[in-house]
Amino acid sequence: MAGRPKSYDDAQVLSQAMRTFWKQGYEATSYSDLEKSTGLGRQSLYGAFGDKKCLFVAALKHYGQNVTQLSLEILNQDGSPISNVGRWLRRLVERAARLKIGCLLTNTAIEAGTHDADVQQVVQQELACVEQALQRTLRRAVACGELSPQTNVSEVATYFFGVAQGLMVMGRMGQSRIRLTRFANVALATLQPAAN
Amino acid sequence: MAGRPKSYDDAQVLSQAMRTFWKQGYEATSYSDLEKSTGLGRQSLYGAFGDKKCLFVAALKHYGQNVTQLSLEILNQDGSPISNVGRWLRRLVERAARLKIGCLLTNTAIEAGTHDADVQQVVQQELACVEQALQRTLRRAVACGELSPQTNVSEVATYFFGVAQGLMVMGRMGQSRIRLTRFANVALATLQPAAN
DNA sequence: ACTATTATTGAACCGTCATTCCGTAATCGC
DNA sequence: GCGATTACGGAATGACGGTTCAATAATAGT
Repeated sequence: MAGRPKSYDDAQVLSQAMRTFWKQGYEATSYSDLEKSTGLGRQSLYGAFGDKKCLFVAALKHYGQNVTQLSLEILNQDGSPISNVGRWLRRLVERAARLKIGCLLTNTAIEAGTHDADVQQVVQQELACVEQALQRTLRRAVACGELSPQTNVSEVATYFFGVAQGLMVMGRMGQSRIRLTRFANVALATLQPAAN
Repeated sequence: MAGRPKSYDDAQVLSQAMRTFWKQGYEATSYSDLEKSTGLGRQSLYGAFGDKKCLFVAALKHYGQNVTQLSLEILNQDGSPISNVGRWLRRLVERAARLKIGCLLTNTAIEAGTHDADVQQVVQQELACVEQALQRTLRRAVACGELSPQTNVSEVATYFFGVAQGLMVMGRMGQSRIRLTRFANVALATLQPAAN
């Protein structure tokens, strides 16, 4: 038997909470902030998501399934694998330059540091998905001759993983789209020599 | 006329405060933490450095003049400029892998975000010094023929700036020395083609 | 209509935060 | 030694943090 129905949409609330954590960070976000951004009272927040940390990891996973998912889709597209990587990086640049708040996973990795193991594990897991997709894409590139057969795929995937992290930091610093674009261009040039 | 003498060394206290902020972040560091790590009472901390934010920017500048300074020295060494860049990056890898707490400037850039303009400006300024040193080193490399004359120096400097940020993020994530080394190696390979 | 169940609201709770007040201790010039 | 000055230690202070309690509102089943 069901009681009083919820007056909100879980996904929308989670999306707003995510955005607030994203902009302000975990520690700097209070329940008053969350009340304002979601429009819910805190008892509703507690009832639906548990305490602050639970709500945060829910927001983290929401981020993974909405924002990070787009990266995977781009990387997994059919067609030229290295142009997929290019589109992926350029999209990252575009978003980073526009939003100026970096990536929630990157920000969390830094804020949680070595302290909060639970949170850190969620972050690692989400980011690992991206790197694995990157690996598959690079492997396809080798298979279809876009990259040299001697390419160390996992090494290059790790490389682009790091490049993406650097991009997000620069984005959060509020650096110009031009600088981000330059960074991405030089990074992408790493893949070109083998294509000649 | 002088009163009671200080019972501590300013630089040492600042060094300990810096390390605490570095490990825990600004928001997550309380005065109780600072008392423990520095050994001073909070009245002494207030008397010597002002409020929390002032103490923090003092710690930031201390970081710049001690930790970041080492980067500049390596980059400015005589001899082969590109091997300077190599040594610089490998040292970053070594420290990042050993300490596992990233870079105070990077961490602060992410935590302060677009919120705290004062702090953000200090960070930008400290980091800009490194990028400028990088530019000078690369220019020397072009001058002595280690890099192609067509090299876009400022672009490549921005690139290594971003790479360093990515390295620091990965270090704070606690990723293995091997992964950091791989990242740095691929990044450094960008400079090699012109050397052949 | 009545009860059981769930959502919502607002206020209370207790701890901790940054900051400051006050009394004491240690050094100076004299 | 004495007063002026500065450093120190501990306890207050007021605000705000996350969390929970008590009361009310809204539905479903019977």
